[in-house]
Order: sequence, then C-alpha cells, then structure tokens
Amino acid sequence: MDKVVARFAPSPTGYLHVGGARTGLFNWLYARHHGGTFVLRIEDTDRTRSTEDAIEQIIDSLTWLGLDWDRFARQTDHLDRHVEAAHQLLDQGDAYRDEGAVWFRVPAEGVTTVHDELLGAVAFQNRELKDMVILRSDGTPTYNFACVVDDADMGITHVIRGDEHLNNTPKQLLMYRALGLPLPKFAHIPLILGPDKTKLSKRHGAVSVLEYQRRGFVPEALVNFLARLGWAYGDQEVFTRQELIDLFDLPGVGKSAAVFDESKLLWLNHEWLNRYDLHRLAELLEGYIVREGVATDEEVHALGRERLAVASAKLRERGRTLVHMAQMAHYLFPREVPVPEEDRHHFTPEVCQALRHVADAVEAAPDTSPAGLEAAVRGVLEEHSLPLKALAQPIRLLVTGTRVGPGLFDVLHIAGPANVAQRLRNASKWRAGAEDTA
RNA sequence: GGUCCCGUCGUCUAGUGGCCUAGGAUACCGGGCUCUCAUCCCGGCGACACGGGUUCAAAUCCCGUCGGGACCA
Repeated sequence: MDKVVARFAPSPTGYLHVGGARTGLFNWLYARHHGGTFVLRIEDTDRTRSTEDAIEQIIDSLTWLGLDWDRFARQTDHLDRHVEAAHQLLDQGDAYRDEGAVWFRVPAEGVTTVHDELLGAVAFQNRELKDMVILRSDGTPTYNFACVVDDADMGITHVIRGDEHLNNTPKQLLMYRALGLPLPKFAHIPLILGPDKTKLSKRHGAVSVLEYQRRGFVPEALVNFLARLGWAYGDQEVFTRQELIDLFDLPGVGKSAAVFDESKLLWLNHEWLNRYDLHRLAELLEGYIVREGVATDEEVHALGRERLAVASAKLRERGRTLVHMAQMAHYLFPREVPVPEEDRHHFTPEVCQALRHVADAVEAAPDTSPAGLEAAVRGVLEEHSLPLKALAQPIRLLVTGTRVGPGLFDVLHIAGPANVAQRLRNASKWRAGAEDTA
C-alpha cells in the first residue's frame, strides 16, 4: 500500500467546532496510525466569507488538541492551477461558460458509483446530478472543484470527511475523470448531531473547541470523547493519544450519526484530570484561578506552585473541570470566607469557644501534615469531650464557606494553619443574628 | 419535493447467524463507606423502530413500511 496522505480541509468562516474537530481528528489518527502524512489545508476560496481571524482560531484549536500537521496549505495559493484546470475542461468541452461563470457539464446518461470505504458502493444516476459552477464570475474557483484539483495535486490518498459531502462526491468523481487525475479513496463519516438530532451548529450553544478549553476541559478528554463518537474499540472508554493512534482504523468507525452529549465528556474530563501530573495540573489551574477572579496573580504566586499542586490532588477529586477546581480553590487564599446564612446556626457559644481552642492547637501544631493537624484537633476534642462530628462541619464551614469538600484534615492542611486559625477565631462573627457586628 | 445515508437502553456504543432471556460506559435512582460532598463498592431502571420473508436458528441476511438526518431545489 502506498504511503497514506490524509488531509483536513476546514473553511475559515468561523471558529472550529467540535464536529469539524472530530473530522480533523479522524484524519490525523488515520495518517498517524498508518505512518503517513497529515495535511492541513485551509479552504479559503470563498473570500467573502473567509477571515484571517478564523484561520488563527483553527490553528489554535488544532494546536491545543495536539493535532499536528506535516504540511500546511491555503487553497488560494493554488488559484492559478484551479483556473488552468478549469480551462482544460473548457477546452475539452467538459465545461462551458454561462453568464460569466464556468460550469462543469455532467453527462446526461449513465451511473456514477462512489466506492466508499465505509459505506460500500453508492450509485448515483447521472441524470439526477446537475451541472455545477466551478469558477465564479469573479474568476475564483468553488470549493467542490478546487478541492478535487488540490487533493490530486497534493497526492492525497484518503479523503475522510463528513457525510454531508457524500452527495457531492459523484460530481467530483466525474471531474477527476475529466481531468485525468488519480482518485483518492473516500470515507464519509457520520455527522455529529446536537441534542435535537440536527447537524451540530452554533444554534446548539457552546460548540467551539476553544470554548471547551475556556470552560476548563483538557485536550486529552475532548480528544478521547470525540474519538469515541462514531468509533469504538470493544468496551474500552479511556484512551491515551498513543492508544488512539495504535488502535484507530476505518473498520472500527460506525455508520450512524452520534448525538453530542456533554455528560460523558464531563466524566471523561474528570478521569483525565485524575491522570494528570500534579505539577502540570497546578500550572494550568493557576490560569483558571486568575481568570475566574478567584485570586490575583500575586496571590497565586505567593501561594506557590508546590502548595497548589498539593491542593490540586484534593480539588480534582471533586472538580470535573479546571474552572470548577479553580472555584473550589478560593479558601487557599488569605481572603475572607463568608459563611452562608443558612449554615450559621452551627455557631453556638459553646461551639465558638471550642473552636478558639482548635485555632490555638492548629496554630501551635508542630506537624502541619493532615495527620499532624488531626492529632491537634483530636486533642482539643478530648478536652471538651466532644465527638469529631460535633465540630467537623462548623470547622469546614468557617475554613471553606461550604459544607462540601475534601476530608476535614486535608482541608486544614491545604488551607494552611494561618488561614485556618484566623477563620476559626472569627467564628462568633457568624453566629446566628450576629452578622455584620464583628 | 428529489437524491443519498442512517436506524441496539435517555446518550455513546459492543454485537459481523447460534456464546444474546442483548454486554460495557454515561446519566438517573437506591444501599454501603463517611465529618460533608465527591470517589469507590454493591444493587436497580432502561434498547434490538415495525411488518414480512430466508434459515434448524436473526439484533445480525433480504424486501417493504415508518422514523431521523444530510445535500440539492
């Protein structure tokens, strides 16, 4: 078999959405699996709708996803060649001019069969096909024509694309034939649908790849999720990038369209967060903490990467996205942590008194590991003959402002003894009916 | 409307004639663990669109119907 050359050919008319990203991913995986070449070609022949900003977004998206390309091209770089090919068709009588545009002439009779790698043979009656414009009256080529010329010129061996293009394929086949160009293999993959079962689009809300980045998803999770939309390998759900490259192939791709449902993506993101190297995770988290307004750059810096890494190990147990983790990290910083009104009933005078002793013990603890802090707290509990249960939630509320979170002693450890002691001493401030009078 | 593609739990899917009274994952519900939530463990709910064939045997093959989608008008 000849060396595989696959390509991803997005139109730069807007951001790259997850449907397009999956097409790119399948092509990339196919090329990498077969040790071939992956080409990124920007289909910018429609100049009225293409923008430089969109090209930049596509590049940023693919880069973030880790889909690297071996060759890069812009379709407008080959305009001369497109015009030349159009003239060849004109000279041969396979094309004609009408009202300024150049039209490709489809034979009136016969059958054109697409031999699709996924769908098998799909036959089209030529009489059902209509002539189509290949050069607009302004001289620019149309997508379906330029794409044929470029695929052939660039030696593309496999065209893997969404099956919305299946109906255009017989016409393209006729053009290859008329131009005497070698044919690539075609594989039309099913579309990704929104929850309403129509082709995924802007109407479905957040569908841009970069939007998923902003929302705190990691690329490994999105790639993993997208790969599993329309492709499967037995019962396996979690795949590393390398496993995907090793295992992906066309025979594993299904034929029916898939609905993009975020609930599984959220689960997968959590799985990947838990597999991340803690320092790398902390590094990423810093950006989200600042962007979410949880703390300033200076505060994050003061906390230190080390401590954030330790905290991340706990935060990721509950967070499904980096944004969620960032929001839960608020109590790591030396800021006031308000206790919700409905939870203030915990702070009776007796509890407040015990908490002051806990504050002293925590501050004086020689060992500030979770175990060391536990020993300190349990010492106070014994003096007051109280079970842990009596103070656990009051302490958690004061330190974190919420009833949920990691184990109590992990919370004390990652919040830091100084923050903990200060907040515990403020207990009476939050006594029912005593707010704002501290 | 024409052409084409598709049709297994809500969702993603396994299944290529017998191993399927249909498996996994997610979501949801219940229980266990526990200072809470999450994780985790256990349990539950839940699908072969329908109708005809072919065959000893069909989710799997064929035909039709219905449904969904895409493209073109």
